[in-house]
Amino acid sequence: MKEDLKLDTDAFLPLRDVVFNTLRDSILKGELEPGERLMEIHLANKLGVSRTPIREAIRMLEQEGLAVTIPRKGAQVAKMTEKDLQDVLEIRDALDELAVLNACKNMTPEYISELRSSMVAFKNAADRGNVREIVEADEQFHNVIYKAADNPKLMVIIQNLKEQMYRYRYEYVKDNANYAQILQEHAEIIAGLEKGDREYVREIMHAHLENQVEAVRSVIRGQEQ
Amino acid sequence: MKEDLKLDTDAFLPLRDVVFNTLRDSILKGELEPGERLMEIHLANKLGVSRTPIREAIRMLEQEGLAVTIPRKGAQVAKMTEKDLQDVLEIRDALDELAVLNACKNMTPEYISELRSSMVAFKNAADRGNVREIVEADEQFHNVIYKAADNPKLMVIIQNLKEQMYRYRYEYVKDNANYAQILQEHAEIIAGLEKGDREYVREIMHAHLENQVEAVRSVIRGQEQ
DNA sequence: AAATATAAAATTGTATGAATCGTTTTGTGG
DNA sequence: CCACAAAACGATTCATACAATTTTATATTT
Repeated sequence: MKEDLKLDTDAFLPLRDVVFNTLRDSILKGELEPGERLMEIHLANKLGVSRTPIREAIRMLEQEGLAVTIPRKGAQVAKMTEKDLQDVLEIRDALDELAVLNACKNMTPEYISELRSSMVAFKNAADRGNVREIVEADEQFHNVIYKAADNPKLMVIIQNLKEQMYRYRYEYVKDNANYAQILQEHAEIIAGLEKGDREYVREIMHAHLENQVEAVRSVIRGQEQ
Repeated sequence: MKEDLKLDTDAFLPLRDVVFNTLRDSILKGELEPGERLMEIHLANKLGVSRTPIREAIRMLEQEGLAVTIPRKGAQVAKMTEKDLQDVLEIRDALDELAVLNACKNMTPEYISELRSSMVAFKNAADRGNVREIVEADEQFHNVIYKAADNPKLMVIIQNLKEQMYRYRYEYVKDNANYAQILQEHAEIIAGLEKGDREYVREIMHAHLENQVEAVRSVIRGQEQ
């Protein structure tokens, strides 16, 4: 553990949720590295709480796939092999297809304008080279589609899958993202949604994800032990 | 809570896992009904353990979508609306398509023979009218496909989705399942997998699920509040 | 020197106590 | 009889104490 963790005490939530969010963010940002042990007393001291909310947060992380616990040995941040990542991406591909097809059915002018403004935000962030903003704008774009798909459970699952590859994705965007191409594909997706052309959006979405696959894969290949 | 819960004490696992399994089974069997409160002290007394493992099990159920907790009000068994069920089935459809397509790529004579023996088990159970065995044989058939798909994370997600509709599915099989048709479709899926005809298995699998959708939907429609 | 056995420390697992919050009930005033 | 406030209760939330187990370190033996 490199950085010292801190709690958002302002959040008016049960401590277990605050701890859960804190630990999850730390894992996603890479502050807690894959394989690193999650020791209860240690975390409890760091965060200034007792072991109880820590334990509950760990159970939640475990169920989210971000931590793995071996009985009587404790929890550690989940490691991902290249195969794991490939499996996750395969599922995301299938679910993003479902999402965009449903979004196609439910498309409205409001959603279209939301998508457009996400694209503008993306372009601005890309021009300024602000990685964090770029990632956020990309998230925002896809979240509009998920929202339009009108399937909350689907949203949750996709969100969870994204989490599992977030750390690698961040690295990928930082290093070698091709912003122009991403923008182009977003534009094509919007066009397809406007026309209601299901086959077209399906194909573009596949291609859009496929581009990420190879890049993300190269990142993880570097840090496999 | 109608029946009294009991623990499988023989399992050599942390109590939280034993409690988790026990509660999950009770929910899936319908012994714990949707909307029923999960009170810590109460469950702790019933199961003869302290509140700590109960709390951790509830956190796990929560993450699995089987329980919903409101801060400071406690947890209750998750209710499902018809829309929820439809959303789940939609996702399952997409993921079962992915699974069967992958299975198609990885098909071996061993898998084929496993599928065939699952079919035999199904037929025997159907002839005897044993609902529990029928459900198990059907599970087994599909599990072979998931195994052949060679994507553990996909398996976990599908398993979780199945859990969320298990109670309704059980009712459906008990009441008005068309065993002959299910068998027919299983046979067609096997044939398609043998030939490696991706388009064919994809369509059959969709139809296979679609048949369940309407039936399960009619079940839930009855018990919506 | 290597391996095994034993003891000590560290960590997880479980139980219980204390505090907090929400709800319901009870009591008082209008 | 109704409205409203206060107190009592119930349950969750969090902290702490104890037990069990694993790991680590040390010492002894081969």
